[in-house]
Amino acid sequence: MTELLTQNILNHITLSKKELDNFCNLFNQKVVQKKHFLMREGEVCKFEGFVTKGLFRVYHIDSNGFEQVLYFAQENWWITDIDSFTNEQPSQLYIQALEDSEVLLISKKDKEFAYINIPKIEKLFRIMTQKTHIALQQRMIDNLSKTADQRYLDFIEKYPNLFQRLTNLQIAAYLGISHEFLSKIRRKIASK
Amino acid sequence: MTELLTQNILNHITLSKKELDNFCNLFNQKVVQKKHFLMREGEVCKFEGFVTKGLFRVYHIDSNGFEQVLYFAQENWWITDIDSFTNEQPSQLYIQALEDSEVLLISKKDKEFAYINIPKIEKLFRIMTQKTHIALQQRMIDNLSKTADQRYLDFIEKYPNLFQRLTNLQIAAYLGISHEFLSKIRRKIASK
DNA sequence: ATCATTTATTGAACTTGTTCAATGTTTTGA
DNA sequence: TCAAAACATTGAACAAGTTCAATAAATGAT
Repeated sequence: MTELLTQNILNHITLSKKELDNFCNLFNQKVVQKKHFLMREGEVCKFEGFVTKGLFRVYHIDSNGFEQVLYFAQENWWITDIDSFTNEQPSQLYIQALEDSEVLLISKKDKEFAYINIPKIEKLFRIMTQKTHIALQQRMIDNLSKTADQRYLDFIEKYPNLFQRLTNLQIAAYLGISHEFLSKIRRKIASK
Repeated sequence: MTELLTQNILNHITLSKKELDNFCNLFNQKVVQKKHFLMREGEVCKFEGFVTKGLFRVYHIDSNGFEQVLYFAQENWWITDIDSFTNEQPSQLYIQALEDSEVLLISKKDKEFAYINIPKIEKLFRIMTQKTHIALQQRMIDNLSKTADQRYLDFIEKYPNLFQRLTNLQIAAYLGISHEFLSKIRRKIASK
């Protein structure tokens, strides 16, 4: 059950079998049905999660009722609202399963326990946060400099797998455009 | 010279006087004149810096020659290209002083030395990276959901100090709009 | 103080992306 | 398997933001 997780961890740091077991034992599995929520706006995020099956979207609903996707998380991805989790304040985000999914959850208390008792876990999360930050920084630059057409093509190239599993509605919400406009972009690309 | 730095560190973690000294001694001061560069595109980022005086902009130039500002760093802010620094690959970014500035630099080797010899430094950078990630995440949501008008007003409210030190050209490059359009936004706001 | 450079403003024409409403297509669930 | 719901496409009118060119204002260097 924690095979994917251990593999993911060992990709970042080196841990003894014992440390690995101790850390993995802090996680609890949760099954989340398609369309069900792992978290909703207004709740304080009580977990950090590792997806072992399925696909989630982490999104925001703005004052006009439009949805913006912060990121998608499929198998082998970590998932949380880092702001709400870290600062223990109400989240602005929804986390919803887009497929029948399974996730391993660790609580804040257990994560802090791990920081203290397995020092390398500090390094693990330092490296992981760095990686997600680098990816977001790249996305920020792309959003500031590229047209929607180009961002769509980039998305397909960068996440061919997600592209196949997502509806155009979801992709549009990630790209920051209306799904109607995405439809027009698709037509334009197809006609070439 | 390292007063601001020690204060900044102690805001995040607790260190003994000795640990603090040892860590701070790994930094070297660099004076950077207005308009001069701390780093240019294509170079590998060899440092992580802490600004003690002045103001920098970290920006990208896209294929059409337009500049996008990833962030500004004034006194008490950290500055680096985390992607280039971490992965030791050529940067896509420029780092330029917008005022006569001073910065304390630590090399990758010395930072890694600190990770090993002062374990709490691992926590320091984990927390700092989390914070910058949270801020960037918020900016991403805002960029996806808000109009340029609103983003401009938000910027003024969030960074009143930067607002005063920056030209509209720089602010426009941060907001992701042309400076002409920013000018029109300003007129519209002023006329209310 | 003055000239050169950079920054800011403005208008007109244009491009990119949105909105709304209608229609067609696919998926889902009983 | 069939109806309902969700998703995708399209066009027309609109809004947001860009581009270009011209001018004005502020700043900097000497």
